[in-house]
Amino acid sequence: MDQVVGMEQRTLEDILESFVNSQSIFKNKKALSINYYPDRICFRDNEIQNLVRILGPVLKNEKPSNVFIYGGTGTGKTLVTKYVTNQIKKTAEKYNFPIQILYVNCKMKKVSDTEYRLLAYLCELMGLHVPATGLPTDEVYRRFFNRLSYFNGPTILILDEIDALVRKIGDELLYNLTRCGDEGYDLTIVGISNDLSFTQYLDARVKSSLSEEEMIFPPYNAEQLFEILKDRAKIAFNEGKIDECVIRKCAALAAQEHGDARRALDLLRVAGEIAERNNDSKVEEIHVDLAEEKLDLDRMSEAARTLPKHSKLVLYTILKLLKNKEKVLTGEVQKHYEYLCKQISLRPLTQRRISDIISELDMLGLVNALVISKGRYGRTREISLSVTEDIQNKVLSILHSELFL
DNA sequence: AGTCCACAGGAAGGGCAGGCGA
DNA sequence: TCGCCTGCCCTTCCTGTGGACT
Repeated sequence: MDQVVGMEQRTLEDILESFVNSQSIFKNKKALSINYYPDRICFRDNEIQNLVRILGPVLKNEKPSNVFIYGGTGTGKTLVTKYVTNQIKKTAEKYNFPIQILYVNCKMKKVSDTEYRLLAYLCELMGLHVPATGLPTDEVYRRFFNRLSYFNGPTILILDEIDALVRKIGDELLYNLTRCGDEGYDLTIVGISNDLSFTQYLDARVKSSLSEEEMIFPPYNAEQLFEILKDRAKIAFNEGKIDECVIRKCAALAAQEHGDARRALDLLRVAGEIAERNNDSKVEEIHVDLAEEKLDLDRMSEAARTLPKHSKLVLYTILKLLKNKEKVLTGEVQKHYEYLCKQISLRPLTQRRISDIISELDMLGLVNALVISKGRYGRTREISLSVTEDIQNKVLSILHSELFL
């Protein structure tokens, strides 16, 4: 017995020692996170210079033009904007010039769902607590503007994913914010979006005011993504732990997804994590394949766990129906959903609501829903999946245990 | 050219919960 | 404590729509 225990202990010791002695794959994993700000931003020199030219006058106490920045996901819009505004802030601090930068990601839940919430959040950023509900919206506006004038200097407000804001709450808030420049408040708005179509919902005055200056960020091509990844990999990985061909594969996969640098970094990071977990000596191409699958699975199973009950059931219905075919229509989903509701004694939601839930699932990237017309057989959504059968099965089993057990 | 289908999606509003301020 | 206000989730009612069919 002692002998067995002794052996087990030795094995454990060996494993633990191997952690200490073997050289880790990562040197500084943070370099692969989206929150990492590199010293050098590749392939965005023009954009940086442009933005500095637009926002720079703030340091001369002149009000800069509002800017609207457009470009696909992971094209460096946020990175460049934060980089430039940080530099402006640093310079301002050097000369004791007061300036405040407010950054809001409008896609964040509980931040920009309503006019009230966003204003409350902005007040919080300026150090003023506003209750989550209870006050008339006018009062929150009053407090926000009070706080703005209380700060004795210019403010740059960055509204990231501004399209999400407009879709959720319309353009009234933007109208009020863009007007406040006319009323003596020193506020410059930088709107960032990856969707140009939302501007059609904007009031003409808001549109022209917001787009006093416009910038477009083109997607990175595979070669540029490769260079960006190579730079980051140098910081992130220990020497000899990753080959160029692996980096190239991540770049190529992300380039297929509209040149998304964020996706490329995620792939590289997760591939490294998988290699490390498997105790492999270096990151190989197979790890990238596994990383791609893991990212999809994580995204879907996270949603499967956190969605509200009816959304879970709708997603379950879709996954179930898509086991036998490639595409389903809204009507089929509705019918099967109602059948499942009966099985678990749940009062089904109306078709109108289900239609919205399908849109939400589409927006979350869990399903692909395309509005199509089938002629005299009506207009509907054609719903499909873009994940492997394996992931589909895993998510189905998570949803099954969440819903039926 | 007109009809018709099966929805999409906008608008309005109900009901409930939570929080504020007098 | 109570009236008021907002958020959230949902329903009801309605108009709009693209293209196959007649």
